[in-house]
Amino acid sequence: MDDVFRAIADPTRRAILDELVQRGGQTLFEICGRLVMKHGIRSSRQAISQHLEVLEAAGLVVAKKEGRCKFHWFNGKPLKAILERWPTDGRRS
Amino acid sequence: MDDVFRAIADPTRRAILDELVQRGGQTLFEICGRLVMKHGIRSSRQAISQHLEVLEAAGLVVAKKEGRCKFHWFNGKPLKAILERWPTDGRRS
DNA sequence: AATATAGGCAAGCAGGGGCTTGCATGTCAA
DNA sequence: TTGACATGCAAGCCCCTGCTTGCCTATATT
Repeated sequence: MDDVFRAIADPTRRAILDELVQRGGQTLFEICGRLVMKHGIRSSRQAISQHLEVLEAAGLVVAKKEGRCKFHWFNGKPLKAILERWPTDGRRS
Repeated sequence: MDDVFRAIADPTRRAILDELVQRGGQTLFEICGRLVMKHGIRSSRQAISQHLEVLEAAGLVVAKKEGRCKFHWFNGKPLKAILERWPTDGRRS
């Protein structure tokens, strides 16, 4: 639970989630490429790999390995608990 | 927007939000007391004050000063954008 | 077999964030 | 007015985190 909040605290990781929402099943190099193209993020492959580890640990990304490739998908379930924790309307309690 | 994610990344700040949702209009010392009582958080007054600054900057807390006292309320509006950014059902795109 | 591709592991660095400490400001009460 | 109370401001410390660098493993390709 704490991992989820920490995971989405980083702007690069949020961009990764955006990418995976738009197109699931991407590999590490594909993600790196799209982050450069569409978000101007020029971090190294290892940096993105570490971000994916964090996202996987939080359950926000699920991965499947096939041969030498690893494909990643977005998973929004862990976000549900966050949405239900605090009221999002304008009330001030 | 980035401030909102950063604000809710800290567990102490999330506890403060929980407290203010449960009871609005609390002062700094009241919040400190309740954090100790109900969450076991023994941070100093200044630490909590700095947390409140972050929450205010993110728009998650609104404050009103009256005399020497400052009262705080929770405001959930900034959270709406987060909820709408990513899908929260089980789909994997 | 040799090379290239996709990814993993680990150490090290630098910056930021949370916390503390100490002092200053402003307001209310006696 | 004097003192107590509620808060603000600023400097410093320490740890965590994001990033890089370098090397290693494993799977395809030719």
